[in-house]
Amino acid sequence: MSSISSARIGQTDRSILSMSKAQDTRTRIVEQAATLFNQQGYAGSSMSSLMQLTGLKKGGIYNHFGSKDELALEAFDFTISRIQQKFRGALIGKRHAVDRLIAILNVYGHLLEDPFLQGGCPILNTAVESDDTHPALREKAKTATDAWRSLIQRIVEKGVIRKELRSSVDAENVSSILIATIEGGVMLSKLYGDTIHLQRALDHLSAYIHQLIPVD
Amino acid sequence: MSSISSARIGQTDRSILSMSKAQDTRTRIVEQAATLFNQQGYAGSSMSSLMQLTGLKKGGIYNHFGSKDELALEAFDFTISRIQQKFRGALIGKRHAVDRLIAILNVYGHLLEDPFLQGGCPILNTAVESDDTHPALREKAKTATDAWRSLIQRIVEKGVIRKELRSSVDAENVSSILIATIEGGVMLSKLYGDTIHLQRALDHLSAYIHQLIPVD
DNA sequence: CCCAAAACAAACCGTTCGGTCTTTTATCTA
DNA sequence: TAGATAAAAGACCGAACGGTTTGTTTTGGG
Repeated sequence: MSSISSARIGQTDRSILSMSKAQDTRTRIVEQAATLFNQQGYAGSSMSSLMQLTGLKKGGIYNHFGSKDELALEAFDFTISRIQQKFRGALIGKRHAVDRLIAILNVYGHLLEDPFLQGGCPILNTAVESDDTHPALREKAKTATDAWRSLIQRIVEKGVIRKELRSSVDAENVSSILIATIEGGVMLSKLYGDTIHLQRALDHLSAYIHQLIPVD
Repeated sequence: MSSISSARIGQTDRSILSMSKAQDTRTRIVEQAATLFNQQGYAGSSMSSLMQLTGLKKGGIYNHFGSKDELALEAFDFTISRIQQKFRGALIGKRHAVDRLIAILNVYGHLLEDPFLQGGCPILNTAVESDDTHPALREKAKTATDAWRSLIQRIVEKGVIRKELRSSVDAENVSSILIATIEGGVMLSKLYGDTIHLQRALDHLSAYIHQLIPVD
């Protein structure tokens, strides 16, 4: 059955992770809801389809969450934390601003392979769906994007100070361009089911980033 | 009331446009449905909310369309034809490949001002929502994007032949980069309610396009 | 001016929605 | 291991869903 829940009868392996059955089920719901919402959208996902996906009944789910909304917000947080984890991992050991920016591109180069992110980039999906319909989700999408922008901007600013990047480089400008191009590339590749478009976008950004290096 | 429907009683101005009352009502529904779907998404839009928007009752709408689906597809076509009209208008009189590519950027520079496109770019919105959920809509989004890509690619190819662009420039590559960056910029600007992000994306593309000019 | 045809309004269909509540079952602790 | 506690199941709710049908009003051509 599930790779997370019990293997033996009456005794689970979750004791190793020091996670109660309740917590275990709760996070399982969040994880599966996250992929569902990311694929079908918030309005397009029903609690019934989530029941089907989790194998739980209504009561089983509502025992852990007060509403669909509450679950959606928590599921989004969960997904974002996963992505931020990937960013942290990709940046380990990279010191030069150019290396760090390229590392961010590489995260998205392999993002669509992650089964958890089958539905595409959750920031893009959530932003596009919620901007005119769901203020709370929109705010979360904004916050997540702010964090991403800040990450890029800090890298650029440090790079400028360390003379790894030209002094004329504007951090905010770079962050807007990187994120816009990446997200647009994701959208195209998802639409066509072909990673070539995202790859072209990333290659273009790689060239752009290298243009930011001082001539010396 | 509506700027399109009757002005005088018992006699409408649609005779000038040689449009029957039926056609008139039908297109009015399509127009209003187009903006609704573009703002709330397909799954997020109910026929009830469309009733409210049009002032018609269920029967009034279903008299013209067989289903919500049928209406959604027609509404998408309508919106796309409007955008393509803008492209044609923007390209009139522009001969040089660079001028023509910049003209395309300018279309999106003022796109969000169009009240019909209040919900953002319909290609982006439809692509993101439908790619995992609605095959028919997805196909339409693909077709629309194909047309856009072809437009850009033809401009680039002609530009290369005329030596207005470097011979090394790859048309497909350029189209992917332009569309991805534009759409990503739209997404960011919609999310933040600030056109600055789209503006940065367009400025970046403008610089990119000028890099394609032969050094001579 | 009349009358068929077209367009509209409204009641209604079965289904699904998000959500509640009670009962049964499993889990954890003393 | 027994009792307390918590989780899951499942019946159920009113409202809203997309869609249909039926009756009434409006319209335009002969």
